[in-house]
Amino acid sequence: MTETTFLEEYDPEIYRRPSVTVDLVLLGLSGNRLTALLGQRTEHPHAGKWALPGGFVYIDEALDDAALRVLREKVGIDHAHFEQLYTFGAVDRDPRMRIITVAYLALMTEAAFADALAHAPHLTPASVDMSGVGVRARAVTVVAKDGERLSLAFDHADILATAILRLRGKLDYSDVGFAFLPPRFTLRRLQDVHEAISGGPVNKSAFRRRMIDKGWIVPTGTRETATAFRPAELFRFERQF
Amino acid sequence: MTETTFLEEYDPEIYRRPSVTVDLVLLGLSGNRLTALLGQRTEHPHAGKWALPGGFVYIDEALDDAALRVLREKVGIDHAHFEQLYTFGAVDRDPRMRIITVAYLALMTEAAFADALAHAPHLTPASVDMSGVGVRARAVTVVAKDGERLSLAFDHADILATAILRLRGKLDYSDVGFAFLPPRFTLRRLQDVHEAISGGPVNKSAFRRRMIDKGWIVPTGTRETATAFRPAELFRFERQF
DNA sequence: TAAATAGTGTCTTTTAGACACTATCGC
DNA sequence: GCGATAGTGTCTAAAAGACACTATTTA
Repeated sequence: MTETTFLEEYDPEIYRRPSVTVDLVLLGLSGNRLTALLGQRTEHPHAGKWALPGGFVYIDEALDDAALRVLREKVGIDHAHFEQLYTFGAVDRDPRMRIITVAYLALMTEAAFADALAHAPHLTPASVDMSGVGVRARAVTVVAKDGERLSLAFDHADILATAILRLRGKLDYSDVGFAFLPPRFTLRRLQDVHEAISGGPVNKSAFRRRMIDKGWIVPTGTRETATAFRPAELFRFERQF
Repeated sequence: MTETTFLEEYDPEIYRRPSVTVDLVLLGLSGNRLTALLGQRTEHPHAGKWALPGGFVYIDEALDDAALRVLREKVGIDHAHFEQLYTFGAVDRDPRMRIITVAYLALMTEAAFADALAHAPHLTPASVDMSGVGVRARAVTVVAKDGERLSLAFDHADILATAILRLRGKLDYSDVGFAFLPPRFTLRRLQDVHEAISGGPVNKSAFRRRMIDKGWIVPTGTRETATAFRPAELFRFERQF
């Protein structure tokens, strides 16, 4: 910030200030579907609609710390792949007052997902249908386990669509895909992740080649146990930059 | 935002609120170098250091609108490729008070760049050296016309590095490259843009193939004028999704 | 041994890099 | 015609899709 006058810079009261919140897009893989955790609103506005977990940013708290605190306090887990997503600041996005929200992606392993459901029973998993999400179009449909289509509060449908697009965009050149998996995983499961996020089938042999050629995954020499048929080899992710 | 108590939601005074600003990363191509527009601070803190233009977000103003207003009021131009970049919210990023800033990319054509310099004489162009910017490392060096290395205020070096990385990441699959060019441009000039952003040389024939195969550029049938040697054909950008 | 999935081999297509070559313009 | 840049052709290498094939395990 520069070129502001002395007054602007030093008198905090000269401008009314907006509230700032963080909202979490909690995503995990449930079965083979990309699934978000949502809470149902009990109060106006948007009572009955479904919303992303969120909370206010304290005055002495960094944005990332606020998001982590919300994850701990309102979701009951302390580990997830964390990434700032986008900041939503339309004037009327909340009818009560001016609230600017910084949305975060929080990607969970299946274990973290289960922990969240256990510790935060008010959160409901809802599978995300992204067939309507294109480069421009951003129609997300959120469906509960019983098949009911859930209606999202505020601008949370926008936020969710932004999250899906971000995820898709980063899938090929970053390590976000591994955020959904435990330390050891099969190649088939990794392919499930990619198919869930991209929304379409993935060529098996080309996929395996690509993953191995990237040098990101290392065979562990161990195999799955308790499978009905031939057990697959377990790999682990190894960062290398 | 959900799962907040009634009080949290309805009493705006229960939390002290941070100030929210927008900062603009104004980038253009000057010669063949990626160049940012910066203002020198005259007051504490960071007096003498260089900073991105910015300003407070009004209580009844959307984030995007605030960024556009700052562009008009403090840069003196009304058109640029606009894109929200990232939100910076470390507690101590400004020593005076808690300020969260939403950074915006503002990419200018050469004409807009010249307009900005004419209308906002306090802004200084500084070429951005990104040789230190890798996937992880984010060392940006900013050099004035006279070769002097400029020191950046606040966390603006972080913001600038984030901008460069974003630009690089989007260069291949989006249309950001065209934001630096006038409506009609030569392929060589488009290649200059890509080389400036990627920081390295680009293969000519492969580049031309790629650009034409993408279907984004259309030959206009007209050519450059007043060139010293063979004039190149002028192309125009045509969005197609 | 049958069922089912893990994992491989190979052909084709596409895309990109290297680099020399031709074309065209101002002077 | 010379200098200099515009623009093309072609060879090669790397990456991705298609798809059939083999391998291995459980029940």
